[in-house]
Amino acid sequence: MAVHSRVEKQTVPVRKKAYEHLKTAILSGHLSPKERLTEEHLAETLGVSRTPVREALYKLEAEGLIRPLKTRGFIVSGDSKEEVKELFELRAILEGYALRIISEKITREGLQHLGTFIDKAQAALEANRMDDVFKWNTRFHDYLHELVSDSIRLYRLIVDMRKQVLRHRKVTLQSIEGAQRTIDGHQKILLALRLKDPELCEKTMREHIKLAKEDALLTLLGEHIE
Amino acid sequence: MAVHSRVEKQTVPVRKKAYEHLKTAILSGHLSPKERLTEEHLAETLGVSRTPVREALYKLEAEGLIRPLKTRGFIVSGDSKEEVKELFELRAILEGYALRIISEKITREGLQHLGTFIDKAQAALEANRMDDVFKWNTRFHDYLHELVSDSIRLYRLIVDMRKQVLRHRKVTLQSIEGAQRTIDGHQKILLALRLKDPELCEKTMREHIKLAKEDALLTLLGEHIE
DNA sequence: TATAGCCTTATTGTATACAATTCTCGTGAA
DNA sequence: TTCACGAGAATTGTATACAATAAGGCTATA
Repeated sequence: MAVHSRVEKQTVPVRKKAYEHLKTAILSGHLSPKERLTEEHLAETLGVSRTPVREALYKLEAEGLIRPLKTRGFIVSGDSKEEVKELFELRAILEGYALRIISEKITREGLQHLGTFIDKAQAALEANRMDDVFKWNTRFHDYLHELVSDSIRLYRLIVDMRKQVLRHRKVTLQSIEGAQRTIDGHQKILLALRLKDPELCEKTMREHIKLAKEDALLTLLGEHIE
Repeated sequence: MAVHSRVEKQTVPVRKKAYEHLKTAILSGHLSPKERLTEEHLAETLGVSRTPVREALYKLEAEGLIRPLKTRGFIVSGDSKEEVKELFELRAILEGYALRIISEKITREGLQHLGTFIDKAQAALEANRMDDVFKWNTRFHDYLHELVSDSIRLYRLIVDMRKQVLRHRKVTLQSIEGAQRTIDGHQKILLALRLKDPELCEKTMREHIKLAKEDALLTLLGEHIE
């Protein structure tokens, strides 16, 4: 009985909380692949009823983070080598195309913003502040994404892919070389944008993400060794 | 009907039925954009409770077929010119990439199949049997899709886009010229595959779908005129 | 007439109940 | 032992109940 309903000004639907909770649990690796999920157990853990939990589960399924078992329940989607590869490949296609679009409409100010992000990332790297490197690199991509946010579907797909990819990127960016490679890639992207060459933009972005893919696959391999 | 007792298969969840029902209602235009959807009304119409209905709604939302209203309920997503354009553009990117992959692994038999589909479509066109033209053209694409079905995500995205696009394609293929254009496009695609040129494959598919896009936009325009 | 405030209704969010289905495991027969 | 089978547990699917909230309208008052 939630009698003390004083603090809740904005009603955050329980279903949304359950969704967020499960999602971060999965993406952070706290809930590992092959783990079986049953409605009742989750509901109990979260202290809610099955109804919002199952809605959260369906949403996660739609996003591909979990998948239904043959008969009952769900499991966390595996991050097999093949799946990671595919994820990055999709990202490469979608973001490659997005950059093509962007190249046709980005303004001088937009280019400057991007340049700033790169500089900050580079500075952070030299100061060995990896968290900031990550932050500015993320900003770089986020800014690009915003530029296609009026292409709703494309935007949603990209954001979605990117979120899913995150769980394979943590480690990557912790290595100096990986970070430098990423920054260099961003430089190339910026250059392609400056040249206003759609073809080159698409190609450059694809290559950039292909590199990230290879890093992620190495990481994945590393994890499996232990 | 079911003489042979495969009776155990009838575990078709109501939620799935509701989902299919709503989806076809939307895609067929029976439920038009801007139409407001409320759980209870739908439940009553379908003769089920709100629970499966709301699950269907969430799924449709995830697919972008409906969108939540600010406060309550959903509306059918509009098919504005911009949206149609985007849908086709995404299809072009995804299927273009898919064809690139396919070109690297298609077999001689696969090529023959595709050739057959084209021939049948052409024959049907000459016999003025537009239904069959549509059928064989669809087979052509379906067969291509199957060839990437082990890239689960890509496959799902493509199938999904294609379904959504269908509601803008009905009319297009009813015109003789449109049908011939489509068949010609398929010929070009087959040629590119035979040449085993990934770059050309991607480009050809993009152009093919670009044409379909323009047809669809014309149709859309036509509808708005009346 | 205009409008603030309240009451009613419509609609959604969550919990719970119950039915249907699948799973598990122990018991008895071969 | 091994296998088949059934009883009971576990789990999901659907319906219903009830609370929370937004929308809409009615009345009284200025």
